[in-house]
Amino acid sequence: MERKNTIAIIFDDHSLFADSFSALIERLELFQAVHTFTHEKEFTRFLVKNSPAPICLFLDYYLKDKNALPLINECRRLNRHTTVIVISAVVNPVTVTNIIAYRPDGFISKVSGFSTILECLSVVGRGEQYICPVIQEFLATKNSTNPLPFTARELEILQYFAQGLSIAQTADQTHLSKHTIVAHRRKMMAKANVNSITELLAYARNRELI
Amino acid sequence: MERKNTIAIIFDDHSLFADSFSALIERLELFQAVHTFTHEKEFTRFLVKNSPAPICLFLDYYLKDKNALPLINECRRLNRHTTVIVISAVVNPVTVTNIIAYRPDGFISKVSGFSTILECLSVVGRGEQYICPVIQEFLATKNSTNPLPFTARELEILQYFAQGLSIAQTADQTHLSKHTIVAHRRKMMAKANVNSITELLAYARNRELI
DNA sequence: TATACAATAGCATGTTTTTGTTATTTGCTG
DNA sequence: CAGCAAATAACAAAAACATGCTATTGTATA
Repeated sequence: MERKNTIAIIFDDHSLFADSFSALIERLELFQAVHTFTHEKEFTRFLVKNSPAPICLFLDYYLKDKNALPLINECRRLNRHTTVIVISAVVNPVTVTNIIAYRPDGFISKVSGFSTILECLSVVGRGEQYICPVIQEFLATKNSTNPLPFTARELEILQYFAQGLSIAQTADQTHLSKHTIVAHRRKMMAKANVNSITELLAYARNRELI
Repeated sequence: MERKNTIAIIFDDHSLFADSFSALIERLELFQAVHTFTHEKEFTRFLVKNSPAPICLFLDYYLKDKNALPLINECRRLNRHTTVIVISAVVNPVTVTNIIAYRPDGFISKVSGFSTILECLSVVGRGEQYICPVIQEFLATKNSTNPLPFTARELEILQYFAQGLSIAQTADQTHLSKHTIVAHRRKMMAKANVNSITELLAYARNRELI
């Protein structure tokens, strides 16, 4: 695998993980440079400056209780030569479905070890998608037996409600019409057979959907 | 600081963090050796074998949704020359209080960076307790000013909302007037400085009040 | 290709929640 | 005992939510 012209970027609001993982990646001597970021602003500023250089982004799913996935599109928009590897501590139906929906080049659970990183870099280096064994197994068991009641989009929007956002606030966050949010919301409420957002959240929590 | 005779042990069920943090610690060349563990059994087996050697344990607070603190006593029992540094991704009243109660030699939030580790090792090397600035600040603000945000009655009623009940349904359940429920609800919302029930529930959940 | 369904969006109507304001009773504490 | 906070309760107006209905676009699949 040749990545000497590529810049590795580690994005995690837990600086301790970012710094540590950086040490691990640096030791591999596969990348031209390794940078760590804990805040979105610094990161996008860096992207704009270094737009032509190919980058390999290691992105933690959780950023201060918000999901980091919108950053993937932002990053791909700013730099066409972007490889995205999502790292998640949490493995549950919602998280996994959300992440898969963004089609990252790599998807790794934090319970994976060093060897998984090597394997992942090797596979994505060939231009293929890599999903770590832990997630693979999860998809095989959970997904087949328990068909998810909600779609990926619905689950994504459900996250905002779980964080306490209103319809209007969610519409702002997602750049969608509030009518659309209402539509998704009512669809979920119908599926769950409930008739308020608090009931829906209780329902979702009981099924570990959020 | 002299720790060349000490063995560093990293315990985290997230192997990716353990392996990464290990790379960081190894680079410091402060310890005789660095070992990582993700399971309790292997760890205690190792402890029994290496009982006389002084160890420095970096312990992640969360192990598969359970707290790892009982391991501290186990470790101290098996090896008198144990230095314990607890690392926590979560910083909330319950977690912080629990950890402090175990009197670890060091206590570091995962949002801290590399320099914090250096500072911590320096301080605990002198035999003093180190608590990282993030936790210090948390203790200073949250703990002193906010003893407990909600009354027992409010918390009781909050449970019904968490289960998805509406104002009217909660009034029925508690045999109270719905005006009373509204009053309790608004009191809590005022205390939490939010303005909807979903926000209140998110607030309460973040503080592990429900 | 026809069908189905997800995602998007809109409107109208009735219900629930939120908020401003006020008030009584009860129990604890200085 | 006086004062204060908690628990209880009420009314009205404004804001947000729920629901019945419709419609367009895109994607996937029988």
